[in-house]
Amino acid sequence: MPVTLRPAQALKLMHEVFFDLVADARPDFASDFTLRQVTILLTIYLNPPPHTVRGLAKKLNVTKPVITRALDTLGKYELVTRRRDEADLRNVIIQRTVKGALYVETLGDMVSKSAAALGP
Amino acid sequence: MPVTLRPAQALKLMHEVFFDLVADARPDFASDFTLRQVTILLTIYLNPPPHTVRGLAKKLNVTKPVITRALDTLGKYELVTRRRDEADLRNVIIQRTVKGALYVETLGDMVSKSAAALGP
DNA sequence: GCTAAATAATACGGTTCCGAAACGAACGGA
DNA sequence: TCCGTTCGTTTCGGAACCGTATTATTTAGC
Repeated sequence: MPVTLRPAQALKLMHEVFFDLVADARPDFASDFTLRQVTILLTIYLNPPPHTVRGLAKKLNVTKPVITRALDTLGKYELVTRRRDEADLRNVIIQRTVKGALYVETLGDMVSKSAAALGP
Repeated sequence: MPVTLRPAQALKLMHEVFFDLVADARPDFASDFTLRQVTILLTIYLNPPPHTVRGLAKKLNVTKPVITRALDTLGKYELVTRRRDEADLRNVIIQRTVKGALYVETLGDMVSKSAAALGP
C-alpha cells in the first residue's frame, strides 16, 4: 500500500516539517540539531539493533569521530546511551532511551499531522 | 484530498529523506546545509514573493544575521540572489534562481520517490 | 606470548555558525 | 532640514562541527 505524494505535495510537507523544527522554539525540543545528528538518531531508532559506532559510520557514509561526537551531543540530551559490548570490549553498543523514543515519536506525529493537513 | 500517513510511515519517510541528504555525497548536491539553511531555501521557493531579510527572520523566528549569513551561503551556491528594492533602498529582495529551482525540484522528487517506495 | 589488526575516543587546526551589539545607509514625519 | 526609525550588514567572542591523525584498549592470528 504505497503512499502517493506528488512532488509539489512532498515539497510542501518537507517545508512544513523543517519549518516546525526550526521555528518552534520549544524548550524541551532541541531544534538546533544537525541534519546528521537527527539522521543518526532516526537510524538508531528505526533500524534494528545492535548499533555500533563503526556500523553507523559505515551506513551513513561519515567518519567515526562524527558518530562519536554526535552520540556525545545526543547523549547530553539523554536521547541515547552508550554501553560497552560485553562480548567484544572494543565495541560500543548504542542504546535507546525513553526520552529518545518519545522524541522520535513526537517527530513522527509531527510529520503525520503535517501530511494530514496537506492540500491537494 | 488529504494525504494519509501513519506516524510510523511518516518516520520512515523522514528517515529516508534525511538519510539521502546525509549519506548521498553527490558532488553537485551540497548535503551539508544546515536545517535552517534548507528551511530558508524552501521558504523562499514555496512562499509567494517578495522575500526580505526582515520578513524571513520574523517568519522563521530567527535573528536577521542568521538570514544574512544563510543568504551568503546559499548565494555562494547560486541557489538564491539578492537585489536591492528600487522602491525602498533599505530593503533587499531575495530572488530565486534557475539553479535553486532545480535544487528544490530535486528535493521534491526525492521525497516523492521515497513516499512511493514506502511500505505499509 | 607476541605482534598485527580493529575499535572507539581524543587531540589538533581550521572552518562555520551563533547571538548580541554596533554600524551605515535610507526613509519619513515634524 | 533634522532626528528618530527601519533595514541589512558587519563585528566580536564563543561554541560547535569537521577531517585527519594519533592514542589506548581489546581482540585475533601465529
